[in-house]
Amino acid sequence: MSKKRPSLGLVAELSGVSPSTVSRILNNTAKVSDSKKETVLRVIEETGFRPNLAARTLAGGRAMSIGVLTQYIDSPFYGEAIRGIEEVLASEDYTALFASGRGDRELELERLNMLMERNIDGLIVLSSTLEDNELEALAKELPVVLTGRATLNQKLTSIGFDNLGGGALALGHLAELGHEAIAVIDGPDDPDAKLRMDGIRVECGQRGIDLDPELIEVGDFNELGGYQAMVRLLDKSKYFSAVIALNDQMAYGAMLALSESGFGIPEDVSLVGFDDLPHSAYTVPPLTTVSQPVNRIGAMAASTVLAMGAGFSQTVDQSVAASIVVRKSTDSPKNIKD
Amino acid sequence: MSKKRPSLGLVAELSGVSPSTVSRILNNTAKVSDSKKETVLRVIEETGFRPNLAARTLAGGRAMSIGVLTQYIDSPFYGEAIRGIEEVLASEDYTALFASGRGDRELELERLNMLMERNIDGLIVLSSTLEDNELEALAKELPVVLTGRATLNQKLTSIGFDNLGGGALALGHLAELGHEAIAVIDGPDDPDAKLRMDGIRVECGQRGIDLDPELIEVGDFNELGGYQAMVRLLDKSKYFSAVIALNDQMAYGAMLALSESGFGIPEDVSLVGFDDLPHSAYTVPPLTTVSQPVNRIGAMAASTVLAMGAGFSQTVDQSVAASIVVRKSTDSPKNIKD
DNA sequence: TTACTCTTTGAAAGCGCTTTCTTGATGAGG
DNA sequence: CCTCATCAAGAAAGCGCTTTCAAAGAGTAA
Repeated sequence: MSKKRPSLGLVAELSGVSPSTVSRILNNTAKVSDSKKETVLRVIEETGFRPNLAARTLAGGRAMSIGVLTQYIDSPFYGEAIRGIEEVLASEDYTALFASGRGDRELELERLNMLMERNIDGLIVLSSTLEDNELEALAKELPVVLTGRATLNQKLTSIGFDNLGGGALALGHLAELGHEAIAVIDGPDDPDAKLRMDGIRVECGQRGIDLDPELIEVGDFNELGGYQAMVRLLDKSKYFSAVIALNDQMAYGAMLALSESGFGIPEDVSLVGFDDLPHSAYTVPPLTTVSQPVNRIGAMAASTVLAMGAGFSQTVDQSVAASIVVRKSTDSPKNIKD
Repeated sequence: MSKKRPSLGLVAELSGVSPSTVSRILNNTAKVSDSKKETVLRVIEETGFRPNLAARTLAGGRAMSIGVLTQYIDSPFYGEAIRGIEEVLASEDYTALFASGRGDRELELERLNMLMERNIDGLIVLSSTLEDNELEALAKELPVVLTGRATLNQKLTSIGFDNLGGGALALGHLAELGHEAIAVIDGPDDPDAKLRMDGIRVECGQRGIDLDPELIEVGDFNELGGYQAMVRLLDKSKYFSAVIALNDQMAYGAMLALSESGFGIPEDVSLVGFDDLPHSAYTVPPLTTVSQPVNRIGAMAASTVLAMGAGFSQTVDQSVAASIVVRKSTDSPKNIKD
């Protein structure tokens, strides 16, 4: 065992001031004479003192930690967001406490409980099975920021992505390439998916393109779901020259299904995804996709909780613009196959 | 603000016992008469009491949290491990505190400091720029388990993967398919990569296959590095019918490079990776890869720190056997191209 | 019955910090 | 020169729990 870590009391003693004074300097919570401040700061430096978080928390201070509630901590999508969150929190000396519910409501509640128990100073909800009103209740106790779920609720603050615009962008790109028979792999029942779909529909209207309901299959936002949806689409023997997958992971699955059936991308069918996950630059061929800067969204969410905690309580929803990154999976339609 | 959470004192009062007794029951730290225990447990149930972690920690109890030090929190590889860790910790009511150093030693030290400040009960090191002796020093203060880094040090406990066997497996598979001109995309200077390479070499020896040093290029364990290494390999105009990438992410990059140069997988060149990341089942074609059950390794690491914390101090290194999952990216050599 | 050992339980100190309450000092106003 | 507001700094209480120490009760042996 190394020697005990220096405590605030020790610092106070060595500096010849009272603990209160040290605390005040640490938290910048009252005016302290420059001379004393200087001494204390020097002693802190010398001793390598770092406040004990548990004590601070117990005494009513901040716990310097933000809870992050997510569904699947290991999906590439959340991975990106988590990185963004972690980066800004760390830079402010905060720590992120991750808890994942794996889509199980009970588990999620349990995990949330655990977070609360840890006296977190704020909560970022990446995606959740929780109802809006449950979240509202939570938001009364601490700063809560939603992400990856479009807010339909004005009382909650959220960081979103312009799903509507993104949907339009995807369809617009395909339309400009000359595609008219467009299939889409929808996501599960989820506000984001819904908005993307809406964006696509609106843009179809604008451009006079007819979206065949039979050419819409729903997936689960994972590779497997995308694969299966694509297989179903192919089974219908209905012609389409392009498909939009509502997220990249489903697009990956679709690529495999397409390739197994002997269709070339983009020669036979063009494919566009959503999210621009890091991997999308390395698929064969590299995937054209609507970029959702998940990483930045995570960072924004983190800054926002922190700001809310500092008293700037805002309920303003922020959102990030959509853009499309065109790679090799889309091209003009050439062949006519079924 | 909702009403304050019930405290241990409240529970004690309602049960007509002293706080000490409640604490003893909670921590199972001394014998308490059945009747009292029963009452207290009931009151706890009724009030929904949950001990305040900060107080518990401060008073010298456990913080119920395990630090996880990693390089890149958002890589699919770590994502898997993290999931394994999180699952077992959560089931024991522990929370994982993730901190990533992004390959920057300074940052990593800083983050480690932050973890220590939080009074963690144990530490899992997923990969680190830290030296063995630094880790040793740490290990004297709390349970430390290494993962994703082969232990070269007997004083540290680690959960490893049979890299040597894995390397042999990869080469064996290719050899049995009839490949003799085999290229490899090595990893950065890293004990794991080294052992995989050794495994390959040993197996080459066994089978009388000659490993051409010119056919070995090193990557960075990421897609980009794999891509670039493959490009370099291709530029050499040396014949090879198969390539082993020392991890899946590099294999992904290699696939793209191969495809861009017009080589078919597996018709022209067979490809095998390492790790069996979830995505590897969905590449085009699905990747043959040496399976490293990262998820399970993470889980084992978690159980181990917990066990060590409970007093079963072990320095026994555990390791998980290698296996290969054969998918579509490997086949017998057919064409002769350079 | 008496002396003594175990065992269960409570009292109280203390973990390291924040914060309220007070005090002493300083300066302004009359 | 005296009174009163002002402000920096200290004393002390307290956050909710664990743990040592002491006490009381129960059981055992003589």
